[in-house]
Amino acid sequence: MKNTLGKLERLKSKKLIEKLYQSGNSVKSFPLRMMYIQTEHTSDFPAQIGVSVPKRNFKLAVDRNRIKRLMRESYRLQKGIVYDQIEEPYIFMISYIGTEEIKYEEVYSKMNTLLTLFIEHSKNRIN
RNA sequence: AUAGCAGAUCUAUCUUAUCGUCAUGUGAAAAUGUGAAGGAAAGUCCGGACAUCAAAGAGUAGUAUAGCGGAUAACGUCCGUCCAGCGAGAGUUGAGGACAAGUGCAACAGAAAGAAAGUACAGUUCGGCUGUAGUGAAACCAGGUAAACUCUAUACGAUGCAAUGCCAUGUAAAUUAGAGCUCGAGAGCUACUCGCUCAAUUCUAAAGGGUAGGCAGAUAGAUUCUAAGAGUAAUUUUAGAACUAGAUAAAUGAUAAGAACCUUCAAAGGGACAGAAUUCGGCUUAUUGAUCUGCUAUAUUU
RNA sequence: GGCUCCAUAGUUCAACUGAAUAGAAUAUCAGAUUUCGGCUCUGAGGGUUGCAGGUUUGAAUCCUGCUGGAGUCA
Repeated sequence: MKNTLGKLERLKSKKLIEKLYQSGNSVKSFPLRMMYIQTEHTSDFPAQIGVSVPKRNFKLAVDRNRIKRLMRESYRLQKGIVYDQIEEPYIFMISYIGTEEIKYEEVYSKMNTLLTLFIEHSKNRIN
């Protein structure tokens, strides 16, 4: 499997995002929070993902872009954790709920625990 | 040497490797080549390009600007120059037209700041008539104030890429109340008036239902660089060369190694402000570390 | 991306289109009343009028530029 994260694999549809925020579930690994829902989407990938950083906590566009890039990068390298486990299509939205910028290594490890948590949650729900 | 003034330029990086992002070329595919943030991309404060509004109709209102001359697509920008303020000087700041068109305003003080009266002294044609003093930012009958209304001159049609054109998807040509059907409801171009045009399965309101996707606009342009000329300058003419992001829940990133720079004896640490959103010319604001050019004053030495 | 508006005591608002100590309510503090507290009464303090310039004799008010906040447009 290749560690790519192209245009089709990202969550872009406004309708899907609305649906996600209305009826999705969430897992947390501070400062990250992932909303998820099992649904059909617009591509053939196992999941589509979006990232968001609130303007409330980071006023400057430079900081927001930086954090989004870090989150995308760490997801890209670790998405295999999720893809090996799920069988039906999902959509994710990962938000940054902290108020201070953190380093790449921390984002990487937090993303790891977040994705592991998600796998546990989704298995419990099925069972 | 010290202190200072003015202006210009770069923008804290570079190399290699691995894994990626967006656009685009080649290819049947696998792959692979090329390009990828700023001086302010910011604030949205001015001015244009471009697009739409059935003729960009007329008038009024409104807004902006304000010595003089020039530059420019245009400007509230820039250049030159006069005047005024500040500075010892290099320089710097200035919404810098009109109060002899009209209206208004003027706290306190003062006799008096528009309709009323008069202090002291001097002069005197003996009339508050003339001047001076005193008060005040401003005064013996006029003056001050227009970043007060206003007048003069000049400019401005309105709305903005969420403009606009096309394609696709979906529901309800349903319900209730009211108005109207050429003697016209309403709509279109706007703040107002007039004029003009369209207009009936129509218009307004209530509650309710649906869509919220794609393509074009959209990146080659008042473009950039170099040379030679015109001009005090802003700027401009000619010739040659170059192609330089185009995303849309929104690309330009992560890791590792090395080099240079700054602080420090060393270890170690550090690199500002900040992220394109149709686009261009300005202004304003934020900001690191430098480099260069011209000039002024003072002191000393030759 | 475009457009519009707001900012005055700790809080909520005044101050007419410029005139001098920027007011009121509430909150705070002190005193009176009460056995004590509350209510009530009396008094006091609290403001660089968001920031920086300009016009003016004089600015919360007029003008310009910033800062922060709010609203609106397919």
